[in-house]
Amino acid sequence: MRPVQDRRQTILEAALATLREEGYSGFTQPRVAARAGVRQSHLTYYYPTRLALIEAVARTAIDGQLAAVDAFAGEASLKVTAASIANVAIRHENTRVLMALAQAADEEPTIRSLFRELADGVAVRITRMLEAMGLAVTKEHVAMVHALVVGLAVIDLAMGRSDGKRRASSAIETLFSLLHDESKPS
Amino acid sequence: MRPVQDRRQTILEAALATLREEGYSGFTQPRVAARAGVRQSHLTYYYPTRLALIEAVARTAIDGQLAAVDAFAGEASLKVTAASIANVAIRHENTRVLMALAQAADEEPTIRSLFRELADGVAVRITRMLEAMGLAVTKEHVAMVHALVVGLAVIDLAMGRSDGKRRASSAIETLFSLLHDESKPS
DNA sequence: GTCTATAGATAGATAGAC
DNA sequence: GTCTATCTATCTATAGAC
Repeated sequence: MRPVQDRRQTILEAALATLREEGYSGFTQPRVAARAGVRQSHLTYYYPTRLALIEAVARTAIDGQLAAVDAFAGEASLKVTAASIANVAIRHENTRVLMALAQAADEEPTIRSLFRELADGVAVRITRMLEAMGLAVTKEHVAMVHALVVGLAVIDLAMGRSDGKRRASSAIETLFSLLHDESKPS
Repeated sequence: MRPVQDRRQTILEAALATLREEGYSGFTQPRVAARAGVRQSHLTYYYPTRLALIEAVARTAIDGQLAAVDAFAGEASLKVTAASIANVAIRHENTRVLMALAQAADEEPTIRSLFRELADGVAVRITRMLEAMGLAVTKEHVAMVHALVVGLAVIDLAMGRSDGKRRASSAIETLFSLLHDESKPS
């Protein structure tokens, strides 16, 4: 007797994989169902509407994203931290999911509030991160770092440049250096 | 005898408006046709495929975006420039179009190269802008400003916060201040 | 409670009429 | 060269079988 959660979980993972690989426009019930190995008409039993499915995916994706950010918290080196963040920013599968969420948030208030959760969680973690590196923390600094990383991710996805990692890493490191110089003016 | 360009132009404007207001997922041939006042099957005469239509829209949008950036070039005040940039960043109709292009670029190589044109054009203009403000210009600085603005725009679209303009403006101004302090260390 | 057949709507593209 | 009828594929959602 297979527990119910199994199938819900299978579908959820299939949905996330679909979003990762095919983006928002490729995110359809038939494709998710095919990947999960269930019939499309079956999928709608667990997730009655497309929105319901996106909501579930959003929750999962948000948890995953916050965990990814947590993974490199506490590091004191500016250079190492910058490189770690850059690594996340240039992961296109990741960016695709987040862009889909941003778009869904623009369309659906439900997703919008989930997206705000994510942004708040990220802000908290950036704050910790800046503190760990000994940099001055203000609301503006946090917002700046957050937006910078989001922008780098989106640009890297759209341009598909080969030197994306180096570019992202050095942009972040440059910002950290500026914050460092400000914190400790010589 | 109505010139041919008229109808092409009408369709193009309708397409852009559709993208602006309904986003990438709402960008369909039937909707564009309805807005332009032509039959969907007619639209495909001028733009045989969906991709052809998106390409045309992308060209127009890129020109418009670069013109928008040009509008506030040459300003010397950090504060005024930051506010002007923020004004563009929080214009959701604008961000919707650019996000659609970014997404299309991720899917279609043709759009990708158009998107690169845009990014290059923006980089040139940011360089001029930083010079006009008397700030130090490096590749990293330019990339940083560009990514920051893109990130602010995406975040503002997704979160729909009421104080978006103030937040965006102060984030940009903070970065400019950091660049200023670095240029002229006291 | 679990799953499916099927309806109803909308998408994109083509072949052909004027 | 300009425009349209129409086909096929694909999407979401519902009503109902097991």
